[in-house]
Amino acid sequence: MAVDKLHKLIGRRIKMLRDKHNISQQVLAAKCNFEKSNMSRIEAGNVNSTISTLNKIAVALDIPLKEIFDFSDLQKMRDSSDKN
Amino acid sequence: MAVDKLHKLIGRRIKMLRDKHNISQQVLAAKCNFEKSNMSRIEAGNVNSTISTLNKIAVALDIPLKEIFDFSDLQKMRDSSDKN
DNA sequence: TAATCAGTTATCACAAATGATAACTAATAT
DNA sequence: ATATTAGTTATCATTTGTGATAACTGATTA
Repeated sequence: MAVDKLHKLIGRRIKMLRDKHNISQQVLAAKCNFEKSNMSRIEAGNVNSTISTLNKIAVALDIPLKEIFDFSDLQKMRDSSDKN
Repeated sequence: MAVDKLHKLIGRRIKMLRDKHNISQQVLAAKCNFEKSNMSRIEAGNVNSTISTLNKIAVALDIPLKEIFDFSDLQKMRDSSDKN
């Protein structure tokens, strides 16, 4: 898998988890002690985040870090170039 | 949990997974296309790795990325300052 | 219409991860 | 004794993530 797609998956996963909590990027970012613009680029999959950043989000969402890497619930929005 | 401890946990987890494969840091690093010194500092928990780095390791070990964050098998080598 | 809320995007300075090299220790094998 | 293997550590240049600010769009609300 392309590393870029992985970042998008992580972003979609975070958004899904955030939506479950019914909070805005603004509020989640505040819980993480950073700005909403940073949350936006993470959810957009535009960065190769570090563990500490993702851990802040996991803590703010009160979930284990590994949950962020569970993509099984994500609707598979893939293009035709994907193999499976 | 201190972020530093998290990096140590990840390092111990990677070592455990590498040991299961019976390969050296050298060999695993080569599969990841980087040097053994980099693998050493990751396993030592001296860096706040990015997702792309950990994903290279997961791919090299042929495991899902989330496995790296499953610390349940790790023997709890904690000091007395820890709460639980 | 004006104000507020939610999210995106561009830009910047600073800190830190990455990748590489080299020197080192310790253990094992020839 | 020497060579090899495994892992650690220090250092360096380069790249990139982080955190912040500000300007923007679009939707909703007063």
